[in-house]
Amino acid sequence: MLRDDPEAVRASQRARREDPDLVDAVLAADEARRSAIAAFDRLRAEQKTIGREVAKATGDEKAALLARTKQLAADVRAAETAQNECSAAYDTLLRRLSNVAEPGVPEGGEDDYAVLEHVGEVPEFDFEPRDHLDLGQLLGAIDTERGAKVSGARFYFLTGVGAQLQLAMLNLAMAQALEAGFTMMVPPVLVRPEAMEGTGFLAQAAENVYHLAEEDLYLVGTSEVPLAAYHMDEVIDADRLPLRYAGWSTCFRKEAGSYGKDTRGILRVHQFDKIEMFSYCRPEDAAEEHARLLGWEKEMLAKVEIPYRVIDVAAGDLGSSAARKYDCEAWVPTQGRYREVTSTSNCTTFQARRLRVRVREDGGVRPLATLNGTLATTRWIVAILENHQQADGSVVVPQALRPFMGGREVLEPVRS
RNA sequence: GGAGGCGUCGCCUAGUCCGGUCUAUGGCGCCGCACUGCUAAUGCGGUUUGGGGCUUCAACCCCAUCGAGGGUUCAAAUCCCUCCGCCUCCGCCA
Repeated sequence: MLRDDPEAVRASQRARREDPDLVDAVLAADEARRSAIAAFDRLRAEQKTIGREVAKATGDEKAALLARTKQLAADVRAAETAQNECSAAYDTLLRRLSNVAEPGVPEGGEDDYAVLEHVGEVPEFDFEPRDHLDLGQLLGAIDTERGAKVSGARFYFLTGVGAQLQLAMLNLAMAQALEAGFTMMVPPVLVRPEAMEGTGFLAQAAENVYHLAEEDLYLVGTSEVPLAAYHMDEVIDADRLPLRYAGWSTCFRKEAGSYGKDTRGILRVHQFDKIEMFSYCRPEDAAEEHARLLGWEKEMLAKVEIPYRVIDVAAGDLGSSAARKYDCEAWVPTQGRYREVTSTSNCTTFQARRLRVRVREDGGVRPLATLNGTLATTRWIVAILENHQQADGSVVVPQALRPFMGGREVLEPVRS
């Protein structure tokens, strides 16, 4: 891609508001790397040839060959060092390049998204709606004060029906995923640097990643990380694709740089739970798979009866690994605006190249595409509580969730 | 946490003690071809991955790759060091 069409990569860099000159630096490093490799290969071939003669020779002949090969060995060593240095330099530069944005992605930054559609009716209240935290406290569902006491700001307890509601929602999501043919996964949430790096989270997103220095392990901010690294270093037969996994995990985010933003309630927290869909497929099928992931997200949002809109995220807000990203944003009545509740990214071959996940087809081996999408998270509780509230502070449980809550239809306020 | 054993190109496996025709053995599986009413059997050939070269493509050639990374050496699957993983036993503990 880079060597075939550097101009496309430059254009993508510009659309992302990243440095287009990085492309030329990478190409130059690639050139240097290749000539260093060629030099090493030549010397090594010569050394091997002489080595075989040495093995057969005896006496004076052997001594002569050994004398001759001493210098060669030093040359080989120098060439190897040069080759390693050039390859490392190339690799470092290459890894600074973000994924190439898909054609059609809106240019610009965070506010330059395109709204694709609105779904559902925004509720009209004939009373003053309470925000999710007020509701959560009335219902005995959310306790942020004790969360702060025990763990600090942006931590919380889900209590009683709150915990029940979350489990119901996650189970509903898992049931849907299972029906759609996903394999259920409960992955590790502590991962090695390679998994974090390979999925692209040590680039711009690095400041939001918790790191355990003593063990050199990272806490994942999404099960996308372990699910992507699951097939690291593997070659997968094409007839096994697409591989679809639904991961259930707790997610950890430092939320650095968001001080003072969304401090109330559980909208933006350090720890939450999430069902994440993850697909491995052929690169040419990725755009279609992306549409399917979005479809499953919409299906799930319909089940919890939340009004939302879908946006096509602009290039500058994609993150390093996505070529395209669609977010579903739920209506939050007390904020009078839409807030992200799902996000689905087509990472094309970006993660697969770094993690060495490949597909074998027609005798050839090539990188495959990886995609991810949110199916439900703790944050959904915000939208569910606020959109389904009633004047007395009770909350109607969406039909689809009731079977997962012992048939319960309404969450009633409790005395504290 | 302690002690010991192990890691070979899909799977199994030879080779490691004692460095050099290892340019990695053999079997299974798989692919192709031949033979054959069909299938089976048999025979022949192929079958890791990454990089580079040459090419319209294919073919072909070269380099690396024996868990990973270093070191010793003219030369490392083989010797030394570090790390990773798996297994067995002991200890400790939700």
